[in-house]
Amino acid sequence: MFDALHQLVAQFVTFTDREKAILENAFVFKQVPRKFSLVRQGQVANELYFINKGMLRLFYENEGDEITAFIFRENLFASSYDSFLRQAPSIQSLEALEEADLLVITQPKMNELYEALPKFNVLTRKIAEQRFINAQQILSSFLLDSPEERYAKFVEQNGDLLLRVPHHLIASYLGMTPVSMSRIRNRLAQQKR
Amino acid sequence: MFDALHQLVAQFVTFTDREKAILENAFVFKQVPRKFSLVRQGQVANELYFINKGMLRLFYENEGDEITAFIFRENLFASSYDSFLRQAPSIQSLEALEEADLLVITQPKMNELYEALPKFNVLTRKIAEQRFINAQQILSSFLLDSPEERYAKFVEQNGDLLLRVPHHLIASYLGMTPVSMSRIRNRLAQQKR
DNA sequence: CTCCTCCATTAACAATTGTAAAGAAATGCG
DNA sequence: CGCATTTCTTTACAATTGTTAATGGAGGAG
Repeated sequence: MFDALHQLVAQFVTFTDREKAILENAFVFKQVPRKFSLVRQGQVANELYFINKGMLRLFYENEGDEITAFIFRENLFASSYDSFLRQAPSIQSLEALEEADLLVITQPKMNELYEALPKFNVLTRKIAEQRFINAQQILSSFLLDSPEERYAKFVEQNGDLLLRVPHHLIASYLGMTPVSMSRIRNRLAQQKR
Repeated sequence: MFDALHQLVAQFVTFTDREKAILENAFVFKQVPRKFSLVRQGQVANELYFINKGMLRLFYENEGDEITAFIFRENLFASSYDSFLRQAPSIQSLEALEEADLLVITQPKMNELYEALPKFNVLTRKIAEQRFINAQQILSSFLLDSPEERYAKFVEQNGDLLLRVPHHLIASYLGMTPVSMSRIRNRLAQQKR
């Protein structure tokens, strides 16, 4: 149950067996069904999730329609991260795209870990840095690439999601409408012929 | 010379006078003229800068033209952050927009600080988290706002930059051409009348 | 102070995207 | 299993943006 978590952690810090046990004890297992809401816009996120199975979708609710901020897959930490970090009301919602197996840790438990395991600071720093690098890569794609290039890159890196996730969720993630994305798909398919 | 730095640091961690001295010793003062290049695309960034005076511009070089990634102002840590973190060749360049007074710290000195001051991990974690929150706010503006709204928000938050920085640098930062930004400015000015 | 480069705006046209609507296909749920 | 909802594509039109080019003005270098 904790294998994937330990594997991810090991990329950044080395824990002894006793430290690993402390880490495991801070988490609670939780299985949630499709469409289950983990964080609602306006609430403060006080849980962080490690995804063992399934996918979560982070999204903005804007005048009735929903705009995807990020899609979290297996072996990632997910949350409305800025709300969790600042303990301020979330501007995003978090929901299960599929039935998901999660390891849940609360904010108080995190603070206990900072006390018990000094190295935990290093771990969360590395995770924050990775999230930053990731956010910046997406941002650079908005500055440097055309919508067509942005879609093409997405397919390269996350092509499998096209089969697992409704297209209009991906379209809003790429900053375009489903109609426009469909046109782009059409254009690219014709180029291949 | 270190007042502003200590003030920023104090927001996140409390250092004793001796710890402050260790921190100060890790930095070197450097004054650079306008247009001075601190990091060039392709190089590995091994310095981090705290800006005492002046402004720095982080930008992509894309097929001849330059696209602004960020504009750093006084009292901020600046760098090609992802290159500095990963110690990989930078995909961005960093340059002085105005004559600037900088406090410079190198990657090796940072590692010394991690050893000498355990709390330094907390500090850099907080900084990484802030940068992430910041990057995400900008990203959300690309997903949620029209170019016009994005410009309006920029004026609200950084209006003074319109007087200090050439407009075409701001336009590329907002993901539009100078021509389009000029049209938006025209439209908004007429609405006010 | 003067020259020259850089900069902001405007205009006209092409290309792309958004919007609204409709139909076909696929999927979820009782 | 079958109905209802969701999803994807296509079409036509309006709106916005990008591109190219020209103008007038501002600001820096010598």
